[in-house]
Amino acid sequence: MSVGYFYAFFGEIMTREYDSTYFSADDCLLSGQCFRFQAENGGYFVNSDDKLCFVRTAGDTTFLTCEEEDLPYFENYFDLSVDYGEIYRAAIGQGGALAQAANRAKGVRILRQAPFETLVCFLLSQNNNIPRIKNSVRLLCEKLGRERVCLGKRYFAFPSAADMAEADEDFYRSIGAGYRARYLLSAAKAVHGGEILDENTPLTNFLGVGEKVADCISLFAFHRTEKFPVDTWMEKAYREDFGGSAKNRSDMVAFFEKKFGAYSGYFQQYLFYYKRNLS
DNA sequence: CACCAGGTCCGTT
DNA sequence: AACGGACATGGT
Repeated sequence: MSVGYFYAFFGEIMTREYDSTYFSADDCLLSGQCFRFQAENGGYFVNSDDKLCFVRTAGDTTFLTCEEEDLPYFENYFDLSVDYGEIYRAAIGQGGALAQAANRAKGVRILRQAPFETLVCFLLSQNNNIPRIKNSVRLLCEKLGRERVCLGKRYFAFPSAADMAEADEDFYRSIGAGYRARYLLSAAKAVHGGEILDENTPLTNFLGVGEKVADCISLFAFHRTEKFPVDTWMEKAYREDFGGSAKNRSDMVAFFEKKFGAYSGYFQQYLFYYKRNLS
């Protein structure tokens, strides 16, 4: 068998290099927007939908490794066609806590994640913490997702709505979803039954999706960067760093989105990552 | 034992 | 329209 035939059959693995200034593996993955990654060998194996890549930052370079045919998918996933230098400078121009956050978190990018996967993950996220969310998502994929191999590594794809619609609430409780089990099954059945899930979908029609989860799906799946999801950490930032006095989250959202406009989503991620991980 | 975690639902004012 | 308790579960 020739070498050429070998690669044609198994697919070619390739690595691309990028300037790490505005693309850091740590900042992108640890900023709480995605839940399917695992630290290993100084970098991260990252799953999205049915795919796998390996991303690692060393010095001024970020290395992205994946199957050649998946490279366009992951360049889109990491939003690599957008200039984050301009976004970073806009944050610096705001001064105060935001400038400080951006300085520490300038490698953050807003990922472009698969819509159904994002819906499910953020249904799980409500009144929950990131390690538990990650664990539930991992179990969900291991038990309902199709087994695959990429980069010589065995993993499980994110399950389809059809796969998820066949499970029952007890199954979702068994992966640690708790009271959210009902929301997961309801969403799976709705999407499996033909409910559209695109940027025009009224997301709060899904059971268990309120304003915050809807904003996260809008931002992380549909790149609606004018959205500013407010969770407990952003409440803290609102009080401690912006001197806000409103008490309900809708008013905080309105405050931030008016202040930051089309930069809202980017700035929110700088602040979230900084408040939760870096301060 | 409380309180918290990338909140939302639902019944009561 | 606004408020507050309930909700699963594991970690501090």
